[in-house]
Amino acid sequence: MSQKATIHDVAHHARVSVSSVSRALNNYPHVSEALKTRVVEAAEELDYQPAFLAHSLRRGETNSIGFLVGSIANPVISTIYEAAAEALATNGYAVTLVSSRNQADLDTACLRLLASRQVSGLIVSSASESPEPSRRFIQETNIPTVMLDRAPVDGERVFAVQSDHESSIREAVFHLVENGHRNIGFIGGPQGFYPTQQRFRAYQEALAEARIPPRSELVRFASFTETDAFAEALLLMRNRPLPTALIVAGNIILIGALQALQDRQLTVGRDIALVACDDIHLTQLYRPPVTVIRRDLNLLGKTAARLLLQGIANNGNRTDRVIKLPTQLVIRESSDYLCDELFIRG
Amino acid sequence: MSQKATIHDVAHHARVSVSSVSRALNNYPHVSEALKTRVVEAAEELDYQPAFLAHSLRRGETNSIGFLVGSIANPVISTIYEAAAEALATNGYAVTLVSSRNQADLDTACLRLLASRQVSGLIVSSASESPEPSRRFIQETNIPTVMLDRAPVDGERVFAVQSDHESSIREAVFHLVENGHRNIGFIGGPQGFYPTQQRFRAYQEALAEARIPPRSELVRFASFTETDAFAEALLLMRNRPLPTALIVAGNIILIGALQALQDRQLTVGRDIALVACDDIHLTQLYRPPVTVIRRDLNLLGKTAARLLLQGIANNGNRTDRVIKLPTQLVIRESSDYLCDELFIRG
DNA sequence: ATCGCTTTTGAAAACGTTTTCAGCGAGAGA
DNA sequence: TCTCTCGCTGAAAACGTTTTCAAAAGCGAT
Repeated sequence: MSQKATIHDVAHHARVSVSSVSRALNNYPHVSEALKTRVVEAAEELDYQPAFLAHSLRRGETNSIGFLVGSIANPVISTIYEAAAEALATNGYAVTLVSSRNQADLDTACLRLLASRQVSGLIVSSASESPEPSRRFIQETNIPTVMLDRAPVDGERVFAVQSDHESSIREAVFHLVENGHRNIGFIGGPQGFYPTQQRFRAYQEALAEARIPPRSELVRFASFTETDAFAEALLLMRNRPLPTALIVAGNIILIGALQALQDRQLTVGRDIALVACDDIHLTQLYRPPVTVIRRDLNLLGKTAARLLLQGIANNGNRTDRVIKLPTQLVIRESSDYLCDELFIRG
Repeated sequence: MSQKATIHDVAHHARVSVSSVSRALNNYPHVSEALKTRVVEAAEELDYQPAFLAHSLRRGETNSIGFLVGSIANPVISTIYEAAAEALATNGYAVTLVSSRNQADLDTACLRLLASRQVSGLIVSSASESPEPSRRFIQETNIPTVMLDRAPVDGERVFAVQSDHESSIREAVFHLVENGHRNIGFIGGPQGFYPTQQRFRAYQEALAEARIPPRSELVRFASFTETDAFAEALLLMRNRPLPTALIVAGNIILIGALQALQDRQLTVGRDIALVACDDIHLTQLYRPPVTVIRRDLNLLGKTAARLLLQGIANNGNRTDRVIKLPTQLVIRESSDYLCDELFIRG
């Protein structure tokens, strides 16, 4: 009884053939009620669970999906993951999670691993350059894939769910300008990283519209570690002119930026206005609370899952599809004040 | 070429039998060099990758391990996960992650899912009562398992890696007492939760040693949501006497507690001393920085992985084993001052 | 009773590996 | 020369399912 019961055991116990057992349990047509109940009873009696491996081997489908992240320790990623995984689980999928540890060169290896596990679908939120080389691999294997915050190029057969970073960044810039800021700094993630590109472009365009000349001394890009973000923020603070406002494009970057500001003895909300991306606990609890560009991470995860399930369902006619989710600027004390220089100049 | 090459293709291409291919590629003894090189070349030429499902089915081993968490959005959990997963990955294991969403009743279902996937091992950090009913299931399936921050009972054949919560909580209490606090509050997680039990016991014992009578008005327990923690903290703050110091047993609880303190206009580090558990970004960046009981989450994850791999390796003679990792009280401004009442009474 | 059709069932093939078993050479010892 | 062993290889069984194929059984109409 310790050993698992197989379909043969059930067949023997119910005095029918294995094929009948399979049909009965899988609700195939043309199986008599009598036989069905007999089989079901036998199955229950033996506590029969179909062997996953055999099932998948024959069916050619693992009912599991692969999730690639740069780092699951990033609270934004983990929240998205949680939402997506829940939606996938209720549809009978298990998800195997692999982390590339923010090393772009590990991306393809991770995907290769997942592909070798014959996952039915892929959600990738790797943190590497865009367009990343791993895409060729995805393209070749032809596994239904949804990318998070990435832009599919030309005829790529992938889904994507993005966030509308641009509009809120623009809004943030205008908000700062209205409060009298003209030296608005920007610290982004890696330059090749898609969200960084979007945010930086929006930042530049908004400045141009506000007729504020761009200054390269006010812009820096950091990798995904908070120590690097700290270093870059420090460099930015050493430049002149000092920014009177700072837009920080990412929650890990925010950590480093706050460390740097504290290091330079600059008080957020008085010496410098701060706008961050993604509303995490820290931004709400920090004193003063920091203005953020918020997005619904739960919705993002659920949408990714939905898209992927659709893609798996009609595998025949796969078509690329991109969904862009809204973002929202929520203004808090960190930026909700008038810049000194307004009065100086005024 | 689009279809995957099978072992038959390789065999045909190298003009040998499939069994020889299998032996050659798996480094079996008694296979001639000539044949081996021929096979390896053919395999490379066809870009042959053994089909995972068939391999596992035959071998009876999936080379994947199941990881059960209460919520991966908890930064402590996700950090542990990341460390464990990396160690497992370098040993050729993929890990499928399932979240019980902090619902104890989902635990067993999650484990059942993982078991049905025939995982080779289990790491469980579910957030449910202890001892949880899911343990019977683990016991029955006999899958090598390591539990995080749990105490195996009697003859349970599981590994565990724990943190030494007690000693640091005691240290924290004495630290507060030395600073003149006598009304030391405590907010814990669910009462059935093992780390909560440990921490609360240590809190009580340390108070007793300091000859401070326990007051039930100073103690509250919350679930795993920050809203509940907020509510409980608020209740605590409504009681009299007001605590002059607060020990908060968990990072999610900390969120709610900070919200409550801000709500009650109490300034941390002046009106009330604060000690939290686990050193997350928030505790470092908060003003004033908050005193924490720190533990090496990376080490914890790596240790869990190591233990599990050992357990899988010598499956025959499984013996339970518990490793307790140290913790460390790091004192910061949130608690590093003398209590007013010291002077009042003095 | 026979024919044709439909429903129900079982035997066997298939999925892609690993492993067992047996066979085939060659070299060694008698 | 014959046997025995040993190294190497291939055929086939096995893992536990699902699915195909064919056969049996039921049934209404002739």
